[in-house]
Amino acid sequence: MIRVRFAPSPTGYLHIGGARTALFNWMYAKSQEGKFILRIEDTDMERSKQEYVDEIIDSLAWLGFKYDELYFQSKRFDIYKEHALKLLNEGKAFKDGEAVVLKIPQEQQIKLYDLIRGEITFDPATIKDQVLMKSDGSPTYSFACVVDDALMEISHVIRGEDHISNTPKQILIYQALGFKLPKFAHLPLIMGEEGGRLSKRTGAVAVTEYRTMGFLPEAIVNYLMLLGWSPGGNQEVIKFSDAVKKFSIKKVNKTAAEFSMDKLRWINGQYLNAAPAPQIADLAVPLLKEKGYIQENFDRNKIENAVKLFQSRMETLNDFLERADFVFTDQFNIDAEAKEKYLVKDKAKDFKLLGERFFALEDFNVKSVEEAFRHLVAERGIAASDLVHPVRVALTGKAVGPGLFETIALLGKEKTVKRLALAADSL
RNA sequence: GACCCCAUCGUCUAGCCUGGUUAGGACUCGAGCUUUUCAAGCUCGCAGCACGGGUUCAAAUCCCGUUGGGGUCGCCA
Repeated sequence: MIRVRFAPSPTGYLHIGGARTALFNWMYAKSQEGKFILRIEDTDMERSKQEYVDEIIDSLAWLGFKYDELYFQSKRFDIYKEHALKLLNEGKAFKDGEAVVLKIPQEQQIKLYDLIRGEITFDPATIKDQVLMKSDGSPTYSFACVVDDALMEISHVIRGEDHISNTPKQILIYQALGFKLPKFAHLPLIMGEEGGRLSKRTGAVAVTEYRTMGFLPEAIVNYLMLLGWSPGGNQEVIKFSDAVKKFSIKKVNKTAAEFSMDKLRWINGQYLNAAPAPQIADLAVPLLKEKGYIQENFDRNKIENAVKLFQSRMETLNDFLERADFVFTDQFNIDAEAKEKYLVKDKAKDFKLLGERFFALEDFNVKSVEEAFRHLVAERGIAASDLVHPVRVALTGKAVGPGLFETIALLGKEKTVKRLALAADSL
């Protein structure tokens, strides 16, 4: 039975790197029909916080990773103590004050067989004696980790490359305890956009931040799996279930990958563009409410229509909120440059005439609106584009957006006429 | 500093294991088509095997070294 685990420490939010580690564990478990275990490594009572535990669990759930078992190291101190005592009794560890320390055997080289990197050898002379239990009675990271991985029968330890140097120490603990070694796989790290460490300076790190920025979990998962792994066949946008079928630890790269917000946005845009409008509307509703754009008795149909118009124009849900603001509020943002360029004095008369024509329409739809509009510009002897752009700015505050007639139909007669009148008066 | 890991377009990658490819795809960028704008979509383009030695008829691919990048050296995890 394949059993993998994700073992975060609740001393901070779940970040992108952690999410990727969790993802590869999750994918491996799914591909092998194994179990995915979540172990909260909260042995540091000072720094561990319940809010982080909640946040990590929420983020994992949002990403779609479902754990089969959940453990908290803080509830297992007796177990660690018991094993430390055993090593003490066997003379494999010694006491240093209240602390329990493992003696490092110097007889032979320590060999790590990494599923991704192959064999790695360490000289025991470069490893210091390892504290197993601290003087305050709590276990150290490596000790708790080994005891738990062994007792929880973890078959594959899949974690970040930053743990490679910890592994020989942990192998020694396994051996001292007489436990069977799991298989190890060390994932390449994710670097920030400037090449350095992933940090807030180079972009958002917490998974929750991406959620609030309007990214879809499917897109994040899709992007993250592409960092250090490829499904082959030149596939980039790939269904999770298909990726799982192709997933293999041995095909994971050894090279650290730079995080690219551009590509994440592109993938998110692909998902947003491909999803059915009602589904995106579902995601947008809470955001629109939060913005105060809609109330409880909102017009669901209108939202879906707006989504349809903006779907190909958004890479995140926040793009939608910003670009479609004029649909939901009269206090929409106005592009100063566009205003200056298109809202010029001599358009006032056209705006008034257009408003009158629209007002007179019985059926206010894309087709009737376009007809009325084209009749007017023909009568006035001007090019359609001479009025299209000013009208768009008058109605939406922006020089760019969906087709004008679709936009007008979505806005509705009342708002369109009102905004045209307002714009005419302001000139 | 010591130990460890890594090295294909600016970025993510396929190819490397089992040497023989016009080194393929994607993001970004540029051009065009389409078009009332912006997107989307489609077409085209720019751009890469870090360097030096080997081995071999032949090296992105195998070996060694250099350089560069990264990680770890806590009674943090």
